[in-house]
Amino acid sequence: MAKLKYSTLKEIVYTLIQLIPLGKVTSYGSLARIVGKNPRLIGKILSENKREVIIPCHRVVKADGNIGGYKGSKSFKNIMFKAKLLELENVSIKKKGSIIKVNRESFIDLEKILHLTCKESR
DNA sequence: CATCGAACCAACC
DNA sequence: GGTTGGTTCGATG
Repeated sequence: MAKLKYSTLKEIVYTLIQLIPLGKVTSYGSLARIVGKNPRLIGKILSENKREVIIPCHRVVKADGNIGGYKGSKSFKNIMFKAKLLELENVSIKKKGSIIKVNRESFIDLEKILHLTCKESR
């Protein structure tokens, strides 16, 4: 993908996130691959998101299934909140003591969605 | 499966 | 230029 401004990149990422279907999640890596950046940058962008309510940033987790952080913090509280949100959205979650993970079943490739969308809108 | 360590890419200082 | 981050992936027990 062509080089983009940081601010533009943010908008794109936010838009992409909103394309995630209910009950599904994606990884930072998938997003990164689409926009042609590295996963960590994606994480940073998500942490800086200003429209927390509008942008379902809780649908983005680590590739391992481990839930990263939320709202720029890895506090236990935030993680629990994120997990709760996912749970409410019918995402399969595995809770093991202090660590929470998302089942592979709930992962979806954003690339796939994007491809379909492009196809339909063309 | 859980833990550890090393790589990567950009932003920031 | 060096440090840091909501990561990732492969190896090991």
